[in-house]
Amino acid sequence: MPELPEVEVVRAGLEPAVSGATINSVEVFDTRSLRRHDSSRGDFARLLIGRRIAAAARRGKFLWLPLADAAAASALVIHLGMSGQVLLREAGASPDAVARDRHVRIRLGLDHPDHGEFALHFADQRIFGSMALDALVPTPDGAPGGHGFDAPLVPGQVAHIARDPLDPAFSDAAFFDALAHKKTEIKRALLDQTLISGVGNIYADEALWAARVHYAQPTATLGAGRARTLLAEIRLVLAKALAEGGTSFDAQYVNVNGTSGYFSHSLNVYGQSGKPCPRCGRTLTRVAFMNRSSHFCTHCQKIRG
DNA sequence: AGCGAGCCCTGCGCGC
DNA sequence: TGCGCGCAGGGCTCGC
Repeated sequence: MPELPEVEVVRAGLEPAVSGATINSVEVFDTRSLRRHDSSRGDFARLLIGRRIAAAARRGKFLWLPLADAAAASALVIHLGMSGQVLLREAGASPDAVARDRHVRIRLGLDHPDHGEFALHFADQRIFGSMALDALVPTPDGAPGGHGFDAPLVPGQVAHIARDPLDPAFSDAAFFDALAHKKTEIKRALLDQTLISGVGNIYADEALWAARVHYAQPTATLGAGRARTLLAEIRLVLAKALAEGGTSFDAQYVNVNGTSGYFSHSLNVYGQSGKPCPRCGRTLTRVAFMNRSSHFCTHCQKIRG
């Protein structure tokens, strides 16, 4: 279940391999992985073949590979969804090379001036992820569009996504202001990618536990001090996961070289219901929330006025 | 504006 | 053994 840390591991792994590489071939094995590609822009494969990748960028959970050599700025947008993987493999069109990786939906043949030819496999078991060719549009604040990309541009389908809390251009003040004025609960706000991006169900629960905030605390009554603490804990949780290479539960998440990121042994509350709270020792609770689960400690995390 | 419901999907683990 | 069901959930649309 890739969240910001896992996606960043993928971006960082892709960056040296794909920057400067030319796309020589595109094979789409399952068009459902192109759900977010607007076909009125043109055929996905035809738009990509012959283009050169300039960089590997990320904002929140969205990845994009900006393309050079074009009249209009565009990018290959990648979202991993629940189970997406980007795998770098040796060149060669043999069916075995594809079959070795399960659930390969799209395969790109790339040629790098220094490293030669290789293949990029987009594998995705549950097909919640996608690839798309999209136009780049200016960022409203004029700051770089995302991590790994200096230009003040962002793919159109990512433009509504807020900056993530590790982005130097993320505005703490604007985030706090939004919390103070919204009529919603804090976990909903954390999962709302238009307020703050990159945080999913796992790290939301972890950060809320670390900050001792109840998932249903109204954002308007959270208070400035606790909001600051929560944002700091979000950054800590994300940075810690990033340092450890991302979280994985069932090897769905695999980094660009195919090895599992693994951080789940470090989780304090997510998936730990029934076990003792690492802080107070009382039993951790799991409740249904927003069509998913919230894990928390009823003693450490109370709704406060 | 906010939120619930539903949809997109596959595979795993469970109970019977 | 094998079937059916619940569950996992990011992002989006629809309707109240």
